[in-house]
Amino acid sequence: MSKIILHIDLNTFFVRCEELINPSLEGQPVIIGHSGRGGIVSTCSYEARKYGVHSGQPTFKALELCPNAIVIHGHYELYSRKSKEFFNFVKQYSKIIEKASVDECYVDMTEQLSKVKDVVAYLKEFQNKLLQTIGLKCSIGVAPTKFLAKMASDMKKPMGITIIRRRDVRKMLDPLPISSFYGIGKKTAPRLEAMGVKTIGDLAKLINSDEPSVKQAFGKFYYVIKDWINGYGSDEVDVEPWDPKSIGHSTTFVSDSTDFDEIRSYLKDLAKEVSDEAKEKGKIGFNVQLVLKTNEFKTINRSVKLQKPTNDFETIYNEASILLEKNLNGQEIRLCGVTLQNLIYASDYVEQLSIFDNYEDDEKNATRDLIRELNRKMKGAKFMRASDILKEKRNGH
DNA sequence: TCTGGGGTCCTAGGACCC
DNA sequence: TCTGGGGTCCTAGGACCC
Repeated sequence: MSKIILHIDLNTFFVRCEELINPSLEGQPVIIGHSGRGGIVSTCSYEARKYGVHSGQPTFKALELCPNAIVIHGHYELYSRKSKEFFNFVKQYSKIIEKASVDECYVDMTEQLSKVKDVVAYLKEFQNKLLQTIGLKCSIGVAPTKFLAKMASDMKKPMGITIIRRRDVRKMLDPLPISSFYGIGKKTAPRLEAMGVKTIGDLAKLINSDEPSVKQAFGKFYYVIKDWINGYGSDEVDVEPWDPKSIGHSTTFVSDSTDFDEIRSYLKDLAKEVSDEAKEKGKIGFNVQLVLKTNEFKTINRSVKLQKPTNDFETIYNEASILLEKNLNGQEIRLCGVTLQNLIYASDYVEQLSIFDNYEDDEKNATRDLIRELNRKMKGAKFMRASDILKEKRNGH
């Protein structure tokens, strides 16, 4: 039997939060965004959108289109608090929730909604209660898979409710432009359009033709798309709390720089932020990554694998500095960033290490085969490999 | 038009081991 | 000495999303 999956998307979430602390903003063209160098629109009210303002647009450009717009620098702590209130509200309806971002989630409501006669009326009441108690507006998509629910919630805004049944997939998806397909972005869409694929219906025809060249073009994504577009694919709502795999911070300079010391001073602050955040979350990472963006918008990533995972500020800063020294070759740099990658919980790491700590030095050779076997079993696990630990011991660490 | 900052996942090539 | 092929790990880059 098909599941009943909801995708709930908060309408202009940041703007709505601002309206709650300043009701006079309601009905006004509001822009939430950076207004510094290279500042862009993070999100904006529907009134601003009427003028052609949209997310990702440079703020100065948005103001050209809509000179009356009110620009607000985000109050991110407020958004975070309201986001929590939202998820707690949804939990009253179903415990099977997957947070997709601060302002959207998937909910498995199979059990609850299969007993309900008028699903639309039920969800209307949900929306009204959310608005009355938390002050937030949302659009809801209802479908048998997560992908369809996501597509559905996008169809009517604000306060929309859209149901996509499997038998309605062709009718409801096919007319949509290819760029609206979740996972097809601004690189892939033009390539498909050049091949004559303008709508989701065109893509469905192409995918379902089973041509080998098409299969090859999409790679691993082929079978996922084929399921999605035909109304199948994942309906598993993943309740696992979000567990970051990397923690990073970056900043755009006031003006481009080629100067090692200047860029390094930015790295110092960023490394501190990364270290603090990792410590707060109890995470340590195996890799330190330096990100540089040139004035021509070329991104340079360089990373180093550490002997031992860490969240120590000095280590992160030093490794990032070494990477900077090696890779700064006179280019004009506009942004730099530091990321700690391949994170694990500090507590997990201690346990892993203690297993191997029990080996005595003179047992090394005798246990080599065993360790190789363990290595094989640990493949995929992002812990230190036994051979690395042996190497360390041999080197007298 | 001229492009922030936070992430995730996939791919491809090289090093290395057996 | 010069060689094949399978497998894994690591790194860099790119596409995408909010």
